[in-house]
Amino acid sequence: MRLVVGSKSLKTLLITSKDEPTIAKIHALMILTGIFGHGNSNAKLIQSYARLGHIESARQVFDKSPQCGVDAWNAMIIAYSRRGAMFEALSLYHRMASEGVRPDSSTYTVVLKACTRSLDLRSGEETWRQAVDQGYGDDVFVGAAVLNLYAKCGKMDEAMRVFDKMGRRDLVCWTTMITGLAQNGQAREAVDIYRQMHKKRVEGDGVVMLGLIQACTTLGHSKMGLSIHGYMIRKDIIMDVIVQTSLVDMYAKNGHLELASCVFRRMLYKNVISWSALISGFAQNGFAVFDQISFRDSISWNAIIASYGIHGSGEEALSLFLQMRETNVKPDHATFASLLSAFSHSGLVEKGRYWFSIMVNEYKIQPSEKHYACMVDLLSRAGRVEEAQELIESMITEPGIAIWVALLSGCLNHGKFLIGEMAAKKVLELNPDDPGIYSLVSNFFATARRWDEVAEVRKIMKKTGMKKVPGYSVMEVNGKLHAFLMEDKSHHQYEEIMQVLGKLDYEMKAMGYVPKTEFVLHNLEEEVKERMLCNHSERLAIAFGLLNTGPGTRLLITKNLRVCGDCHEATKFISKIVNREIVVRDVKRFHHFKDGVCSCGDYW
DNA sequence: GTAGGGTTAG
Repeated sequence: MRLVVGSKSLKTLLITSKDEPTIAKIHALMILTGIFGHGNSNAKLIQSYARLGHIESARQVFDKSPQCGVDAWNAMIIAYSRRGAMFEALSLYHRMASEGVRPDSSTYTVVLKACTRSLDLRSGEETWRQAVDQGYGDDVFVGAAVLNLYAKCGKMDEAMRVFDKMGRRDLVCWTTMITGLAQNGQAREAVDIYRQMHKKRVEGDGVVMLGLIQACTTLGHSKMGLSIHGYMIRKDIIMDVIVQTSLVDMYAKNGHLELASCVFRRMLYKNVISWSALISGFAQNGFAVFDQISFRDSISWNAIIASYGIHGSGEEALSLFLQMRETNVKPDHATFASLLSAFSHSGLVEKGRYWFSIMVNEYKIQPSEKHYACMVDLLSRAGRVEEAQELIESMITEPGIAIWVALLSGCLNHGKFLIGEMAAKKVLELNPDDPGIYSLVSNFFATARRWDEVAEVRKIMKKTGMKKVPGYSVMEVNGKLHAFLMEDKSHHQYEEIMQVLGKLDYEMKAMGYVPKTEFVLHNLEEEVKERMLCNHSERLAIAFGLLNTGPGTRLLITKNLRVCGDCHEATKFISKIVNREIVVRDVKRFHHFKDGVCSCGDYW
């Protein structure tokens, strides 16, 4: 029997083959028929093996090929890069030059991507220079890859420099910039870039919207969030699981828990991998993809559980968790992190302990640093710092800074100075790079009236050049954001705001409010301390909100730090005096003040 | 026909 087989038919077979034995047979056929080694047949083989994760077989093909074209090199580099084997990927790239193979646009793109994954800025920049030398400086793929390299390494200035000089930009380039800015704390700039993109009539898709949604989430700009959602519906932009999850997150963090829940309930595939993954899965594997998607993704559930958690609804979070189990979605480590933190924000200590043990014993999930931090937070927030300390001692791994910080803040709130001092020392030993943490340590020592230590902490901060992050609050009125700094006199309504605050202060004191001045610098006059507290940014924002919204309107304030103990107390009084619901989103959670009480039940 | 942009928790 004569075997008639062409290289084209074999390659087609390769693309559709779904298992290793089939590929191996085609591989053998290629050798027998002499096709192997011609054209890019070896590249196709490498891709096929790599697609199924048989990277060693792929490498064998690569090594045994008489000669490799640039496609084969690229395929091999991609294979390593996807596997996370950055060293191999890079060393292959370096070998290309010595073997006389000229990298093409895909090579640079892929190598840049590998550098991005390993956050290897130096190799990335070197690769970018070489790409420019070889005339690929204007290639949009290479360009997008280098933008992302800078973005992921937190170098948005550099990214912007490259972006500004780009001759041609496609949607991915714009998206990379927008997402990069949004994730590097430059949400306003992200929105600006999007506006430019919109002006140039570049049509957006779900991924760019996701970046924008994240920007709205950090800005606390709920009106813009709503309009983006509306825009996506009008433009019929596909909202996959990832985008919908970010909407859930955005609505919850912008104070619209009902809308978050609404988006969540309407999600078609809460528990299925994203549409794009699904579609590319179909393209590669046909219907076999259905075997792989069986209820393995839980991000949207995690997001909604976390949403109820930050709003202090621990019971609802638990009931969602139970629904999630009924739906056969497997909870993962993030699910439990959300659940435990929900318990922590609601003061549900026993439930926290119970589900922590279920997580370990039933679900066999090794508690991570984060889980321990949640538990320590839960216990010490409730004043049970001794139990928290016991839990820390039971850890196999060395407790990290988050855990000591949680313990310390519990000690601060409950006046447990002995354990607190130990925690504070541990925190300082670990050299935190977050000025907020130094403020916490300093506050702790100030409350314990240990002024020498307070001075010591200040000295460390000064030495490391760390500055206290100034607190600010943002309030949205008529779709516009208004930001207030502490003692902010720049606002055009400053005088009126101070009048409102003065009046409130008088009424509050008549109702029994006593300012908690102990956190403020100790060497100041009592009266000065009081005034400083009264000028905290959240108070200015509240007064501004009262001045500019109709009676009974809910006020929503976003703060960049934790609410201070005194403002928390004061806001309770204010909510009663003015008969308004005041919602404060701080860096960790939400506080709903109404009728003189806070939804957090003072577990904050 | 190949490469570049995305996910919740803390």
